[in-house]
Amino acid sequence: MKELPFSSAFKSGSNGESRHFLKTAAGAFAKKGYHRTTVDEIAGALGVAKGTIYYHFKSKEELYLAVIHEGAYLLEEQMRRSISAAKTPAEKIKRIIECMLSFIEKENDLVFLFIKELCSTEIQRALQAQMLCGSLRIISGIMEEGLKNGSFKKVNPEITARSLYGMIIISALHYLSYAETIPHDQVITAIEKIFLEGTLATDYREGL
Amino acid sequence: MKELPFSSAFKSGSNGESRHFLKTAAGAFAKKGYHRTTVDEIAGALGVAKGTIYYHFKSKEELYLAVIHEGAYLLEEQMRRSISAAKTPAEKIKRIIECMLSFIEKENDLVFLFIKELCSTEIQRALQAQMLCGSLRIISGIMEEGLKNGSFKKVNPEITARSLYGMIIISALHYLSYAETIPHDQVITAIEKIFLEGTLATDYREGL
Amino acid sequence: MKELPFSSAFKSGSNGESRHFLKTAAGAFAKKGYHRTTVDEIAGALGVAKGTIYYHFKSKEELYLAVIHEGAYLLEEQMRRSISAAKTPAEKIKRIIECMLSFIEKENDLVFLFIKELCSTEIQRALQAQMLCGSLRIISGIMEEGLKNGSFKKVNPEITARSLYGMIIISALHYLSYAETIPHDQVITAIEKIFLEGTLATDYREGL
Amino acid sequence: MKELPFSSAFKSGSNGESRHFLKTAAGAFAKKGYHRTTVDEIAGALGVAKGTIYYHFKSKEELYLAVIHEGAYLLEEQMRRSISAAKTPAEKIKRIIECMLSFIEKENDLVFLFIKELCSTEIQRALQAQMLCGSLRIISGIMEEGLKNGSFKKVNPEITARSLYGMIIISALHYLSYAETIPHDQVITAIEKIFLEGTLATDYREGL
DNA sequence: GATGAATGAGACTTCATTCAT
DNA sequence: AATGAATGAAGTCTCATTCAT
Repeated sequence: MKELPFSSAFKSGSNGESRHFLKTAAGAFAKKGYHRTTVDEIAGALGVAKGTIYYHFKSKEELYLAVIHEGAYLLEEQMRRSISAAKTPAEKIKRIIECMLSFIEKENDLVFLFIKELCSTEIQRALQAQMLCGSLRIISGIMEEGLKNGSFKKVNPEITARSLYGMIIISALHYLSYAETIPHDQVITAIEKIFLEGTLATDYREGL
Repeated sequence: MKELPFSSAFKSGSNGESRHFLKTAAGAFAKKGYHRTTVDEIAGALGVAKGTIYYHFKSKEELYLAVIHEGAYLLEEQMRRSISAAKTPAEKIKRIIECMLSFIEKENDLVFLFIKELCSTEIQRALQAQMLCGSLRIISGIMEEGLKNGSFKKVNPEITARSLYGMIIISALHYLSYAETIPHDQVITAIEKIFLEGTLATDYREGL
Repeated sequence: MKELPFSSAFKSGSNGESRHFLKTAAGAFAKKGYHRTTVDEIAGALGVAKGTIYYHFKSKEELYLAVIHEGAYLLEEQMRRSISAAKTPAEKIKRIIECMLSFIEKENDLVFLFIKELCSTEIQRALQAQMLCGSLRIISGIMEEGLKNGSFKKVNPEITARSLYGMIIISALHYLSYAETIPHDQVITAIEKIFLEGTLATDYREGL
Repeated sequence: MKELPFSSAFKSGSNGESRHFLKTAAGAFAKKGYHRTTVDEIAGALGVAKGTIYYHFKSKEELYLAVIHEGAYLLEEQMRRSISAAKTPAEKIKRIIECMLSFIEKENDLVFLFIKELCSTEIQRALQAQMLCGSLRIISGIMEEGLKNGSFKKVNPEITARSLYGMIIISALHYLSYAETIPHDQVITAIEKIFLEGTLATDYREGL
């Protein structure tokens, strides 16, 4: 579980191959949910025999977990990249919002799976929570940074990180439930405004 | 549990009885998710025979929908009651936050089901979204009220409502995933601060 | 497990019905062995749907055990009946030999199953051993009776009982492996001669 | 285990090596029975890859048969050696009893497999019966020898041989089912007494 | 000679649903 | 109105066997 899943079996040399397979599996799962998705269907989508799945994963659940894992890793990676060029914490928050919205739109399959897992009692919740930790920690890291340099007012970084996460995800999902697309600009503007005005110290609020 | 005929409990005016049954069913569903919960188990929890379920509901799905419906109605009802005494929109928002946290803590079974449904593609999403509409509309109603009387700055009421919803739910769920309880005061304080400072017009911010 | 299996479900009032079902199942199992016999086949032989099997038995193994159980009970019952009219221990032994040969010939399906189980490590051996205990105890009881009244010479009743059991079963099975029938008279004569001459006290040997 | 190529170990003249492999395979089969033992497990126990098994044996069944064969040969060999020094038929019978008990205790894996096969309808019974023939023929040979020289009374040598076989095997197996060891002396004494007194001509009985 | 990834037929088991009582 | 025995479609998983390397 430490190395990337599919590694030994499915990645044909490059990592891109492995990713391709996991995304395909994610798409299959997301289309109909964990239970309604049969292993046959996944095998079909992957273009391999059913037995091959079981040669590489102990069970349907293990494959599922690998998919979720890969998704969490993907989001985290993109978040990290998106904030790399940003200077101030506020700037980073803006980038995070944009990044998450893009990710949710592009990989909505995966995101739906995340959330579903977050609420699932079937597979160990602790494990799933841990999965989101990576991206949550990036956000709370930014909050702490802002607290230190005085750009954020005194707030609990944990709760704040989750709040931002929630704002973005629930807003985005609602759009995806109704329509197919997210009105990026509107959502970004609204969330930025609320979140930054709600968290930035008075002196730092001007540019908003 | 056996004194009342099942039918009257579900359908008759005696609403308390009906609520009891639906909550029991909700608990059964929430424990293991829709698919892993068997009709046998629900019947067992309800103290009736399996056939009886099918006498009153066309299918497992119909029962499930009834449960979700009941939950949505319950939340809506409590939200309405909680804001009835509040005067200002800001006051109402505070009450909403408290109310939702309490509800999530007390009825976390139901809430988990909500969210799962929100991400489900299995049952018609439109229908589910509609279920949450009730409570979302209450929030967006408050936002509109605040916009009109000038206490809120210009924000998209829809997105804002969803954002608040997301802040609360994701924060709360995270606590329920890790621990058993939610640190109410902390969460309320944090969310109030962020959300209200982020949305209230400058003139209205003082008391925070 | 105390009441006779199939009882609640399959016996339609009389015990004969239950027995009929278990014998049918035994026949199915015996034809191809436990593993090669599919639950589908058993259901087919029984004239019920596959699900019905699983409504009454937790698993294929549980059904199998019930069959073995029934067989052990059947043999024990017939042994008891066969010796009821016999006066002397020697007479009883003769009856037992006849009874077992008849049983093996008539219910060779069941007997093959017994032996297979006796050597199986898959299902708990202790349990199976216990199954044979009933009939073994009848034999060792006769031995003890003969020891007390002096008609048998001093032998270990346990080992002696098992020896007789082994003589009969292995002899019979060998015939069933080669041919379809057992030459009753020959086998009875031979075993009686060896066993009784080998165990009877000198004074009691004449009539042989 | 890796020093020698597999092939030479199985097929070459170096018989000791071949014996080692077949015993290992026998142990694997005996632990869980033919069906529950996977080719993977056997390969693992043998320290070779699964494909290697199929390079040397056409199928799982062929390997199994080879194992059974080897076991039958082993017993026969030991029986022959054990009676080589004995003078009288009665003496030989005593040696046979001792030899079989030792073999059963030492190679109980193999013996369990024998018996299972004896009752199996899955693989051709005739073939299996034939396998046991070797050791049975040794016993019936002794009986015939004793008949000729008058030391045994008139009995059917076939049935008698099988009876002895059954006495020993069932007695021994019962001990192995309950405990781990066989009380050699007791079992030998008891079976010797019964069998020889039951079969020896009157004049030859004294020494018992 | 040896390997082990890939296969796919087939097994056991579950469970929503029906219906005679 | 309520029951629960019976059903059978469908799903997960196993494993003997193959074959390219």
